[in-house]
Amino acid sequence: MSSVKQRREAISIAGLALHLGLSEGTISRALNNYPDIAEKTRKRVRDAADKLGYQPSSTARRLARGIVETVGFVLPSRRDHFSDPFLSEILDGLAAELARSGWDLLLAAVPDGQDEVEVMDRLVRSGKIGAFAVTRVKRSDPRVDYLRTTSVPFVVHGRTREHEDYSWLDVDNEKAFVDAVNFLIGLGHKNIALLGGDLNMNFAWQRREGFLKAMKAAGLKTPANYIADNIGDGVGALAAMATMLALPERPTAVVCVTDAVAIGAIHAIQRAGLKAGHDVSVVGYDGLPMGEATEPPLTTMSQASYEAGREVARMLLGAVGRKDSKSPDNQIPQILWEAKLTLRASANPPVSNPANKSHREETKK
Amino acid sequence: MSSVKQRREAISIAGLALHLGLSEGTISRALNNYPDIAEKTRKRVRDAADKLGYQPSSTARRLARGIVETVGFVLPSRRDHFSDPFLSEILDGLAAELARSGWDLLLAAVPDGQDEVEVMDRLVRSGKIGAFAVTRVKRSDPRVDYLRTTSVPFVVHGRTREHEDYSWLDVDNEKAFVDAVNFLIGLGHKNIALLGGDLNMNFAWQRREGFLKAMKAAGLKTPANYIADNIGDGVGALAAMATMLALPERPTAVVCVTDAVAIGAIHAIQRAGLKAGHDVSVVGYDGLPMGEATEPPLTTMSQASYEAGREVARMLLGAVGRKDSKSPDNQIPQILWEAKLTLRASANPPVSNPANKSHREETKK
DNA sequence: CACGCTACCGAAAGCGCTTTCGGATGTCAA
DNA sequence: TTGACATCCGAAAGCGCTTTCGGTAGCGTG
Repeated sequence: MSSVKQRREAISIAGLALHLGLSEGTISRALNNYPDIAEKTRKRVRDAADKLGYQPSSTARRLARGIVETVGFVLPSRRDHFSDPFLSEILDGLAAELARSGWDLLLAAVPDGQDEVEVMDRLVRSGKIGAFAVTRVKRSDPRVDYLRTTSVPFVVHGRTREHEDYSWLDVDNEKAFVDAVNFLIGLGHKNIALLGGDLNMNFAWQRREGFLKAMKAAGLKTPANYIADNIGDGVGALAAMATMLALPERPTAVVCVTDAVAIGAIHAIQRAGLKAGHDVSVVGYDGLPMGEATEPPLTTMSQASYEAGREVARMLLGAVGRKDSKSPDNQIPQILWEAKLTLRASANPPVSNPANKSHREETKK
Repeated sequence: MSSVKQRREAISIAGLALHLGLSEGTISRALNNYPDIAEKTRKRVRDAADKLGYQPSSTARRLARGIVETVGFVLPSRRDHFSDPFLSEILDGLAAELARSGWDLLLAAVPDGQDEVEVMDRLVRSGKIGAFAVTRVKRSDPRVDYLRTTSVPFVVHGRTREHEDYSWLDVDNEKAFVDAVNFLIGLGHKNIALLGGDLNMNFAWQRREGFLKAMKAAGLKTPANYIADNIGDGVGALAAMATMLALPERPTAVVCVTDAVAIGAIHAIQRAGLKAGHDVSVVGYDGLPMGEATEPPLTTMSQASYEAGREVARMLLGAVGRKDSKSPDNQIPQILWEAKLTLRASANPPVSNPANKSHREETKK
């Protein structure tokens, strides 16, 4: 399978030229499909090239052409880094799709004492990258602000609060949570709580908005203690959920900003001696594989990260193409995907809870 | 904070030279700390350089120097890709440490129809990378075999079956599982089962070996149906664990190849109407944050992925240094770290299980 | 047969750096 | 004052490609 040709020293274009009795220029044009090369010659060159395992030096090529087929990706700084389970999937998708066009993916971390923008700026100024992909954006994100001032093409996975003037691919988080809440309402729930995330992150904000919107549309009240924000992971969820369960009138359902949080919620419910999916329904968001292995299996909203990575790559490639072709084809592709509800067993119609019921009736009086 | 200087066109060394009335060569030598530049001049050059925001073109520099400060990392192909929760941590560590020396991290995916080795070979032949980092290796791994034939420095995170002749950083998986089993034995367990992983992966093999070794050393028998291999994730764990629980004499403890598997096991136990940490103790491996949020919290062996990434980067940098300095300093750094037991609540002394006990006694007769 | 075309290829000038080599100063001892 | 030596910098040749430009050979047309 792995047809790894020719070990030895990498052969250069000069070697090939010598070998074929042609000039370097001709070789180059032949390999790059210039029209002024005889078909016969082109074939001869091509054959020799891959017999000798010739692989042009991308460094030299870049220098000559003045373009770098590399997109930069700055890893979210480790500080506010509650690990993103999808990061590697997105990167995978990105890299895979970029590779199809001969592009590379350059990963950069943010050293202590520096910020993302500095890192990005150095990358573009040193000419290491020709485009940027950004993910996990905040509602107001300095990286995006920086990129706006630049001429470097970029695509954002997610979007900031203001997002008219750049290209992004996002999932309709708001709608996803509207759907999730409506689903629970359809099941008969009225006391629905939210375990929300870091409101600086736009996806968390959007999901919260969706939650509020759907509750309001259904004419349902949401007491303040039915909403917990800034839950970063399962551990945070544990505490927040425990608090809600201790409420005189506890929620019969809870929607969670992520699956990790949802899993924490399930365990909190269990610790309280209740049954998730029975006493309290739980809906997550992410579609983590592990959601299948919880007890009960987690009903959740899923999104396709790998595919998102690929799509972002395609948009990126399109953007640099548009930029090259000088055509001020003022297209700013913006794509909104929908998350889809994955039904499993953690969300069911509410059971009549004597405690709650009586309590509700009391409060109604 | 973000002192992003000068937007405009990136200034080149020629511009700087003009600006300062010096030759390009002098600028270059000044900035690269050649000893034959007057200290005064050097300062003048440096000041001007960062006032004008000069950033040398890394492409040109690479071409001139003939070296590429970039390590390649090919993402494990998506086929056998039960998502590695630590991948992004390792990448983060790698990138962070590399950045300290001005090195880059190039991520490559394996397109359909190609294999890892082809991708790697193209990367080295096109001169895009100067070293490789490899992770998640199989017992016998074509990537390592390929790299051995190359002159490209590389470091492996993990190790293959034969690992004398190259540089690696691994965790002592065998010892970790010996420790885990001994811990359980110390608690009083005798009926200990294993939920193992894909035996092609060396870490899974090593962990299994550790399990076997410790059981044997303690004079404990391990019936064949106490060992399940090829468990990839929580879902697989669910089924395997369920089977074991249905055994006439079910295990009182189970050690799991990963935390994901362990979490699956916990849920399987729960579905069977038993209590994890009581009826059946569970020990995982990884130290996933989510292990804190399970019910009961997961006792596990943890390893530091981010730090591992950094260490691999350091080893890599050392390797290229050694290679450059021509000194056949036949050092092949190989580092073995230990995983540490994180005690939580999922492993406790066995309870006297009437069913099991009677069963055991019966079999003894 | 001369002309103009087209088809094809070679020459050469970069791309933005690095690095060797040598030459121009300045310094000091004789 | 001269020569020997450092010290410091400029000149120039690459690194391995790309791309423009021009030139030659071959063709068909009048």
